[in-house]
Amino acid sequence: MTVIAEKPKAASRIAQALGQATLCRIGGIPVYYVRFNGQLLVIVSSAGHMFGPTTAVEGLPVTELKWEPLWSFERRSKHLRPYYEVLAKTLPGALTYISACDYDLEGSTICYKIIEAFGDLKRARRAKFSSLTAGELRRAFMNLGPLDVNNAMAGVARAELDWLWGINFSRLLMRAYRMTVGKRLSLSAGRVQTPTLAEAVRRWMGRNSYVPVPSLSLSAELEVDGVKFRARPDGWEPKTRAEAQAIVRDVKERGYMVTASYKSEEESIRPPPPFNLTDLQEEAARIYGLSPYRTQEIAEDLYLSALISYPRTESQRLPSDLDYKGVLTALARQREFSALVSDLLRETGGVLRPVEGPKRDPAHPAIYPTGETPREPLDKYHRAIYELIVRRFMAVFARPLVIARAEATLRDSAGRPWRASGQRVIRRGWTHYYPYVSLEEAQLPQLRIGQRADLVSASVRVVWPASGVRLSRLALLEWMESNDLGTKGTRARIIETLLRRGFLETKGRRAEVTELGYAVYKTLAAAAPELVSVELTRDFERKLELIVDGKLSRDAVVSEAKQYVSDLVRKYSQQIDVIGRRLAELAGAVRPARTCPICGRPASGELCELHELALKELNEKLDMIAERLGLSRSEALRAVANRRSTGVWARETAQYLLRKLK
DNA sequence: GCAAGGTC
Ligand SMILES: [Zn+2]
Repeated sequence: MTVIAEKPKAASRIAQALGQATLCRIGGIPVYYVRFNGQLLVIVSSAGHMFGPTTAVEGLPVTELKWEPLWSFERRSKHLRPYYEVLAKTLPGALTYISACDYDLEGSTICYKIIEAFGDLKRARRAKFSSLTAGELRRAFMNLGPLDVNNAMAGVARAELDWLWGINFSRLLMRAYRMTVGKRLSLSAGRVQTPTLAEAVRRWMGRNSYVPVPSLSLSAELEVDGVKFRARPDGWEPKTRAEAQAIVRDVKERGYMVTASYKSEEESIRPPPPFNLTDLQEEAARIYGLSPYRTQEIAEDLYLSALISYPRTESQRLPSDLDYKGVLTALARQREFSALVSDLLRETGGVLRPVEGPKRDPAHPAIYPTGETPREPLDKYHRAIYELIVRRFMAVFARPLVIARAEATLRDSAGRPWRASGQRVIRRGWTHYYPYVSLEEAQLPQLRIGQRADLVSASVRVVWPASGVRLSRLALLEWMESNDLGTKGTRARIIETLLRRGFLETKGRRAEVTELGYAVYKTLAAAAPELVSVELTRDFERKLELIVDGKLSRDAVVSEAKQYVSDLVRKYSQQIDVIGRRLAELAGAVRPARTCPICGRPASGELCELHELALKELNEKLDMIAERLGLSRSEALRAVANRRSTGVWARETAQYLLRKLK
């Protein structure tokens, strides 16, 4: 019997779980031999996908795809060759093949394609397990099921659909560009990257056309028994600057406010769950400013050095059979953790019950440290990520953080409510182990109803709110995750692809859409609206589900897609000069007939589409701004043009209008 | 040369 595992680490875990394993290396690749249930098992390992769709056909549309070894046509997969050779050598002639990849569609496809190439699908079985724990693995190998062909077919369909849409529309873009500009440029489109680019464009447009409407922020400083605290309007806001100034005068004249309500309570905040990859990427960005992709690379390094468990996971649960205490004791051998470990063991009395989050993963638990000590010193960021993971692991066992919160309502002479709040840490709990949280304290004395608070000062400030539109690699990653787009392993990588193509660029943590990115988005939104929307993914998912349930064949789904994509591509190939012209104009490679007087982009009305958008925002908000601040429209325009929180295009448009007024 | 999905 020959067992095929998805990756070397899994092969090793399977071998150890099933019995006394003998390790043999063929060309450096591990192969295990183990006797289990009266049979000799040979356990070999893949390293993810060994095969993928490709074509020898150039041009457009292209529907003739074949599955070939990845090492043979993909430069970055050259390292897969030794794995491939070992599979090719060890599989032929076995009596039974056991598909033992992760139990998900991709895993099923990996094994299916390997057995199809080197073994015999008719003699294949499936081991189903959702974690690499000894008990679960033994149970899976005692209860082998039939080969899950439908799952594999769904995985094959996923790959082929992605290939058909991605390759065809990438080629369409490149051809259109080449025909108009006369130069070659690597452009791309795909089910995941294109909706992500579209979201970046939406955010970019929202941020740059943003026109802030100022709010009048009132604040009163009060004092009771020598303790000063701050109160702000509770659920109301002055509508104009004049009204706000009148309220300040009024409040100052009376010199005190009267307590209408007071309550205080203790709030207990449980530790955050153990890390999955996205949570780790979020925290590494927040604390160290690392990009999601960099964090992922570092986590993979730490995994390969056996310092942490498998990082490409969505799970927020630790494995139930993990020896928590053993890991902690091992971590205590590292000097910087020893005091923390003894604190934790003392505070829990050795009863280690981890917090869990709601997210699950079909194949892997949350990320945890293995307890091994780094063999050589880690560099700065490897160290930082490792420590983050260790500390998060400790925190999940610790006691809750306890905060005392107090809240009071006070009334001014006109009976308007003002709110004051205070908070104080009573017990640090898990933040002792995971101190990357800011615990702001604010004082509020205990107040009785009817009690007076003396006024120290009162003021009004004009606040121009920021757009609140987040556009960064992390924000895009979070958007992808919340829309179920891409996987934990590919999201960060696909964002890097958008950068590499020059569709996005970064300035520090912020991301921007480039002119090329905008041009590609506009072209695709016109030529293939399906590809720009997350609905294409939802449509794929529905079809894959039907394949899994045996209600639809892979061939039917793929044939339909071939027809659809090639019809669409043929239709647009006929007007490729129009598409190419528009793409090139927007990308700034060709001069348009009419240009925007502000920026030189192609004009869609008087201005380009982007400055038109900003103009519309200005028109919608200018009257309200003028009224709030008691200004004329042109004064309001000048105010907007000079605010930092105003979006770039809105500022430019406001200045343009001011120049025209003169 | 183009996708997205595994993993070294
Ligand atoms: Zn413009």
